Parts: sequence; C-alpha cells; structure tokens
Amino acid sequence: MRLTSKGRYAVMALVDLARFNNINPVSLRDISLRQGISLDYLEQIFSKLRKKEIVQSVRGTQGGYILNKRAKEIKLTNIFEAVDEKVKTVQCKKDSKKGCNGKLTKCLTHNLWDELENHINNFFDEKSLEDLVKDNNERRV
Amino acid sequence: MRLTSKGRYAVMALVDLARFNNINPVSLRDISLRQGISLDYLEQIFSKLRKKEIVQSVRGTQGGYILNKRAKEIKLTNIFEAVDEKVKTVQCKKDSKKGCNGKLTKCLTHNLWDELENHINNFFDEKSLEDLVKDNNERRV
DNA sequence: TATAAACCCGACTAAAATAGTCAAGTATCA
DNA sequence: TGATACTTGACTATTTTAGTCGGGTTTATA
Repeated sequence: MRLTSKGRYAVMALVDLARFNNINPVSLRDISLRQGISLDYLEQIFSKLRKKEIVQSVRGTQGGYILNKRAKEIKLTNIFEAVDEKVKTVQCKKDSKKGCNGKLTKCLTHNLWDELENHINNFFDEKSLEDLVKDNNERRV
Repeated sequence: MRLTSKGRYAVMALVDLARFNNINPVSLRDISLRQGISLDYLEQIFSKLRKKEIVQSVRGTQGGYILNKRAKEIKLTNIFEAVDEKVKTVQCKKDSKKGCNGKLTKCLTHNLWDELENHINNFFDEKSLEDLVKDNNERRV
C-alpha cells in the first residue's frame, strides 16, 4: 500500500497556499519553487482542485490560486477525492470473475477491507487544512 | 493509495489456511483453487511467509503449509511486513533532493504522513488471523 | 524404487499506473 | 504589447505489479 505523489503534492501545495491566503493569489510557480514540485504537474493537480471547487483561479499577471472555502472546511477527504486519490482495497465490484461480488461464500476477507477503508477515511475526514497549517505554525515557534 | 494484490492474497490465503489448521498441511494447489489465486504467484508469496516464520512447509506428497504460530499471535502487521506490503507515505530519507531530510523548514506535511502511518498500523497491529477466522465463522452462521 | 505430489527458486515479461513533459493556447495587468 | 500566469490535452519514460515459466528438490506411497 502506498500513497501516491499526486495526493501528497496536492496536500503540500494546499498547505503552502493556505499559509498565504487572504492576501494575494499564490502562483503555481512560487509553490513549485518552494515545494520542489514540477510546475507542469502542479498545473494538472490544480486543474482538478479547481473543478472540485477547492480553489479558485485568478488569471493574468499577479494571478494565481486562492482557496475557495475556509481552510477549516477543507478536509483531507475532499482533497484526495479531487485528485482521484482514494483508498482502494477490494475490487469485488468491478470484475465479475475475481473478487466476491456474486457469491456469498467467497472473499473471506471482504469485511476486513471495508473496515480498513473506514478506518483510513475517518482519519481523512477529521483533518482539515486549517489543522495542518496550525500544526505547522506551532512547530515553527 | 491502494492496497496491492500481494497483500490481499497473503491475508486471504492465510485465513483459508488457518481454517484447516491443526489437521493436515494445506497445499497451495487447494488454496489456489478455493481462492482463485494463481498457484505460481502463491508460491512466491508463501516463500516470503516462510522466511518470516509465519508458516512452515511440509515437503513431499501430502505436503503443504501449516501455521508456524497460533492464529491469535499472527497480526496483520506481520503478514504485510512479510510480503513487503508496507504503508509508504513520505520518501524523505531515500533521496536527498526531494523530501525534507536535511532541511528543518521543508516538508510542511511530514507530521501528517507520520500520523497517518501510525493510524493505519494501529489497525493492523490489533487484528489477528484468529479475529478474521472468527469473524468469518460468525457470518457464516 | 519409481512416480507423482508438492515445495523451492530465480529469471523473465506484459500490462498498468505513475509521474511527469511538452506544446499550444487564453486571460489579464502594467 | 509584452510578460505573467492560468488552461488544456496529448504524449512518454519509468516503475511497479501481477503474474508466467522452467527448471529444480523432497518425500509419501504404491
């Protein structure tokens, strides 16, 4: 099991963005430099974040992105969903040959993966962007 | 983030094995048929489980595998570790250019991934093979 | 003692996913 | 009008995954 870079980058970039928010739009170029993430890749990621209304874009010079909601209201779940990073455990539904979708007796561990998914998602549901920014400021002091 | 088949298969196979334990060794061929997992792939997986002393092998005709410990003592953590399925979140240590290993100011989200890892590992630490077998028997009734 | 069942081991490979890159735009400010 | 920055979609190299394949060795049993 691994978390992909896309998800990590999305969170890193948004924490970066959240710190500068309410002042001016932040350009991807700046985030790219500060966080060491490829600009082109960031553009892909922010395109998704914008479509899911997590950020707003400001075009033109001095443009960039701003948060579209308060940091408190943006949960990690929302971020991961936006960039297609979801916890996948069982594939029972997709392919009728594998997994257990038809037969009641199969998939001895189905329940387990469900539980695990819930466990992880609870963690993501509870953490907001604000929490991360705060957490960061505290450690900085 | 996804859980790979190797980890899922390992758990499925061991639950299957645990149900028949204390009677005779169970052959991979049987597990392969019951669980729909490629025999060759199972052999790879069980080779790792054996090296980590989770199962014992019995060679020759009528051979197979048996658990090397009581089902209660085999935690999911042990299984995942054995098949190299671990929760990977941050790569800070490996590559000195990326991540945050040197610099104190980088990696705004380092703490987060640590927490997440702990959260998931707690789940795996608590679940034993016995729990899964029991859980299964209950639902079967 | 021959044979078949089963484990053992390492190399190979096809397919998918990931992590980007690249090119050609459009909008806006100064 | 030029520079900055977002927008979009196609392309691609690399890595990982999920196996396959071909050869072993061991051992019960007929």
